[in-house]
Amino acid sequence: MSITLKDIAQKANVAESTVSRALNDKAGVSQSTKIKILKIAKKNNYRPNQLARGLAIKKTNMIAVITDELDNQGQIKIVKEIEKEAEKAGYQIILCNTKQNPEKEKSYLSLLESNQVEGAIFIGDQLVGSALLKASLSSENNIVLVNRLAEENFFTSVLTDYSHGIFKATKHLIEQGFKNIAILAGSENSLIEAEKLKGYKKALKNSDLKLNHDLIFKNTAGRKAGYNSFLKLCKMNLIPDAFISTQELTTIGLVEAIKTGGYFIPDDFALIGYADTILSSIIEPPLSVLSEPIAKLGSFSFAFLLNLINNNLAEPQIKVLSPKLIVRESSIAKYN
Amino acid sequence: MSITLKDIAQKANVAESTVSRALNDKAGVSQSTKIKILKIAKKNNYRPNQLARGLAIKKTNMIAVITDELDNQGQIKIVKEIEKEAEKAGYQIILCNTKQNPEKEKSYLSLLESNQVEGAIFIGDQLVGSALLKASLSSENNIVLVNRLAEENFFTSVLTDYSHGIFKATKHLIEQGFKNIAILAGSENSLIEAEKLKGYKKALKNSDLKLNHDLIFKNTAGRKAGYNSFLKLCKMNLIPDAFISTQELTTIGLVEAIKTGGYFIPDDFALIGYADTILSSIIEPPLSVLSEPIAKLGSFSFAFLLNLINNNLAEPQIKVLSPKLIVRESSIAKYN
DNA sequence: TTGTATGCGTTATCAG
DNA sequence: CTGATAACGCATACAA
Repeated sequence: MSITLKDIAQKANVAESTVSRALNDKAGVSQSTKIKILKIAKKNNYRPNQLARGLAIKKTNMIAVITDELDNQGQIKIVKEIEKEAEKAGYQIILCNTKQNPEKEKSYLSLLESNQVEGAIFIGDQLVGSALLKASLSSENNIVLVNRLAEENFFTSVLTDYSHGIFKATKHLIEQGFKNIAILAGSENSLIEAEKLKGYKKALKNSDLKLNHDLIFKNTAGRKAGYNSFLKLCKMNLIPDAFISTQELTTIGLVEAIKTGGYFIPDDFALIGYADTILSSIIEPPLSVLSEPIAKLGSFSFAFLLNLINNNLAEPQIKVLSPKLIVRESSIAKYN
Repeated sequence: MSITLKDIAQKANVAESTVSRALNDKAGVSQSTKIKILKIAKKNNYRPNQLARGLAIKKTNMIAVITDELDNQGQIKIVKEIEKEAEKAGYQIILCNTKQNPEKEKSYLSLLESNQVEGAIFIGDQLVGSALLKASLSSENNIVLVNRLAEENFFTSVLTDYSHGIFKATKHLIEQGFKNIAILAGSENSLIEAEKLKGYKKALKNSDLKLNHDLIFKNTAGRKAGYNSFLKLCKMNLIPDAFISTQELTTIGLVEAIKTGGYFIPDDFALIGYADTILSSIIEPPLSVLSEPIAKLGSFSFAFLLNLINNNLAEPQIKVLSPKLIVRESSIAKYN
């Protein structure tokens, strides 16, 4: 058993309350007794029991960070950023992984409801479910959403403007003179992917280009899917001159297929990928990509949550951040 | 305020203890009252306050996972694996990041000492410091180390046999007929890197090859360092025919330098890298690498910790796992 | 089967 | 400045 307040009180011949005051630097205790108490505490390596403390003052200094897939590089970076900010503010984070399972999400929600954490940040691509929605209705549940789209958004959230990101990428390709731009998007059920498609379509319309549905590939997620979609394309009549690929692994597969086919990037096919990881700079040629404002996503979300916890947020806030277009070789027209 | 046991007791006209028994599925409560209580609890969305519960039964179902750098891909994968195992056992994990700062490590240790967590897993490359050492002396502190070397190891730990890994890699290159094998290792202060060098030397000796200190590059960590070390090599008399590079980014830099110099892998220089990430399979040519047993590292460490928590471990246990050599094109001699 | 009383370790309120 | 004492929400030994 570790040492408690009571033990120290006995050793110092004072009341527990005095010890508590001394240890917490509160007024109302003479310098001499304070020193005596502090000395005893240090000598015995006293650590206040945080559970008891939390129970008494209703503060745990912990928040939950709930991701849907811990594999996701981007999400991990956001977690890291949140951890950094949280640490500054004296908060610990509990890491949760729902593995895309709504039941898990629901169970993690009880961390909030059981007062283990003071707030929760949900990161991810899933539609906001009923459990989360319901929980958010209570003003006691401090919840911030990151990159999580809801059909109607009552939540305080930090969002990436996927649509505008892809819009910028598409416009860039158009400006480079490419006319037939294909897009490889992920799961049709993903609101995020839907947003990306919107941006693509908007850019075409904005430039008076005709939308060709044959150039839109949905549900291509993963290296293999990226590879295969290129093969499919080759059998079609309309060959595109540029690609936008909305997911990293898909992009890799696509690049492999293009190279295997004996074609060159950007000479035969221009290409813009998604996510600015080391991969995109190493691949041959260096890839133009859309880069998410990861750091800001993390810092804003924690700042919001802290405000919620401290009741400094009168009503839900939404912060929208735009991805940055990083132009490297893969999207530059060689012979303009 | 959320609803408490007491509230439910009042609504049901029974004592708190009865409610507690009913909710915890304990014997000694009639079916009828139990149903009544359960119904009221559900209706009011009751969630037991875990702080109070933990305080009463001295169990938090939480463990701390302490990494030294959250950037580290390998470490994150281990965390993910631990999370998976922990979840099965009903444990939550608190994620901590010391940023290589011993002070931080010390402060996270207090999570243990203040009974917030039932145990802690330390992952990382740093030497075990005095604070950790001291904490480990108390049998109340359940501590497991992962890939963390100590000069004398009293800890229950799970270790990668770095030395043997590099030994295997070196032997493989020798068997392929390479005679002048250079090694690019990381920080001289890292015990892990020191282990790797040991394996290299041992393999040379084992094959009666002379150790050439000019072929040992220490403190080469990062892309730039990898690149530069190749440039340095080019100015030397003795040009190696093969490389072992012990860190991923360093390997990338090295590959870039080799290619920029107009040389080919493995024709001019064979190469074995470290860490089996997607990068190593994408790079041209696909890289032979040493792959760490990440999943096992995670599952063993949690299993150990659980045993410690349940007092099922009479004395410190050490599990040593060996990295796997994955042979791809980069280490195959073309003209044997 | 149920209720009462007490403890877990801390903070806070109120006297003294 | 200091000390009792209640409260936080739950679990449990003991009585009824």
